[in-house]
Amino acid sequence: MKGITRERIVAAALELLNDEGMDALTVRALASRLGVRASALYWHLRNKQELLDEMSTVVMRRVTDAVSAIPPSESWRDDVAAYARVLRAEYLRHREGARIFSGRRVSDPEIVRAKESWLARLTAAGFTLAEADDVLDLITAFVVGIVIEEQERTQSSPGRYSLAERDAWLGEGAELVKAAGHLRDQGDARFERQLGIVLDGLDRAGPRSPSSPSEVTDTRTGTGTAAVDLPT
Amino acid sequence: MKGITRERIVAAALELLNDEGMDALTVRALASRLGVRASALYWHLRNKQELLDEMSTVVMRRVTDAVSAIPPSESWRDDVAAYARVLRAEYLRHREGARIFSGRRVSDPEIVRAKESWLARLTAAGFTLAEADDVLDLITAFVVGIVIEEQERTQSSPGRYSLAERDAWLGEGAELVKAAGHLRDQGDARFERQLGIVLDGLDRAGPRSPSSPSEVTDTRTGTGTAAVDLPT
DNA sequence: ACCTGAACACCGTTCAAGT
DNA sequence: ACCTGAACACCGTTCAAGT
Repeated sequence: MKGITRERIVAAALELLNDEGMDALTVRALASRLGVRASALYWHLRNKQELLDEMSTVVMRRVTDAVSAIPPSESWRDDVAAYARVLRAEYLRHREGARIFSGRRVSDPEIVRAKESWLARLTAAGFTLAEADDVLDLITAFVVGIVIEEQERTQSSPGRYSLAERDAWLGEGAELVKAAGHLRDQGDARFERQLGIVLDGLDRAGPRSPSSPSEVTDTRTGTGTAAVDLPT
Repeated sequence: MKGITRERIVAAALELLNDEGMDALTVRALASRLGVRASALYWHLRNKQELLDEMSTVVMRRVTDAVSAIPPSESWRDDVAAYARVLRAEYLRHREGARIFSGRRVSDPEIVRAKESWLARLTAAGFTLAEADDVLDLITAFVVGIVIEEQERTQSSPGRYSLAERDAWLGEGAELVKAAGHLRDQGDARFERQLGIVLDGLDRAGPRSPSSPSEVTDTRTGTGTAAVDLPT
């Protein structure tokens, strides 16, 4: 009936985070949820930091797995959009997910190695390697930033204020701020629209001949873009 | 000689954060730094959460002040770029600044009201109000995401590994990932390049006639863009 | 191998008491 | 008005001891 294992501990920790929030995620509360004493967890984990690292790793592994399942299309734009949606969805699954799980060093090389096929896709689409790296980095940054903002609005603990309350709180003037607040949409629609803008920017910076791989040589690296060996 | 005030407490807390990191930012350590007992702080602050909120407010107020000092240019692109640089610079001032201080509810309406002049600038440049809101939101998200990543690499506590160590850690294969790691630049240059990409995207989504304000009416809101009254 | 029980140093917070 | 001293419940972590 017991069988406390690392995986079960981490899974329970992610549940506890969602149920009670980060402040309530204590070693003792976690142990109690697992029907065990706090000290028992220290046989499986070195300390609480290792638990948090493992939680991050699990979340990022889920991103990697979901992203690997995306079939390559003929459009890098669609592929990158799919990656962005998966990353957002996984962050959204966890309370404060973007803030907590972004920008953490991953302990599992397999997760970083998953970038390989994406770099291959993008270089095949005509990006230089340096550009392809920028694409992934920039999209990741965008998703992290927008989901942090999103989760502040939708998952913050206390009272969500209405637009009317906010208008009153803003006081006199600031009419554009108030009007913008009323125009503002949320959720998927807002995300898709802003994602489109970022992709437009990448499009412009990207492959010279959009549909077919170019022979252009990157002046910074001297690396041929279409001729790279793909280890896939 | 004493004179413990809210402002001094918050300033000392920001110092302590930079000196020792978030985990070491305890009420007791903060009190000790101020030459006072922990319980003394509770006369000035309701609880630790209020301290953290005040710290966020101070950081965001500095952003607002620095951003207000930016003279409007004839180019919305330059103005927005200047905002992005200021936001990044303020986050970079504080250890884990982007993670800690982004996506927090601001307690001071004056800070939110500072958005007014930016919305005015952007609508005057030909953006609809909804678009202008997107511009600021998207740029903010981008900066938050990229600085979180940046601070993980440059300010994380333990051993920074070299490229060679990372290559070994990655194991066999993943040649593109390794090559990209070696091509990767850091700091201002990387930021400016990626910022340019985002601005390109906003450019494309933006004003129909780039240099002069257009008469275009937003189909979503019916708000005339160039004819908005600017309370400034 | 896996967990308990007890202990340690430390934490945020409260509150009566001092000045 | 502003701070101290003492206390409370709780925290992460260690470790001898149990099975």
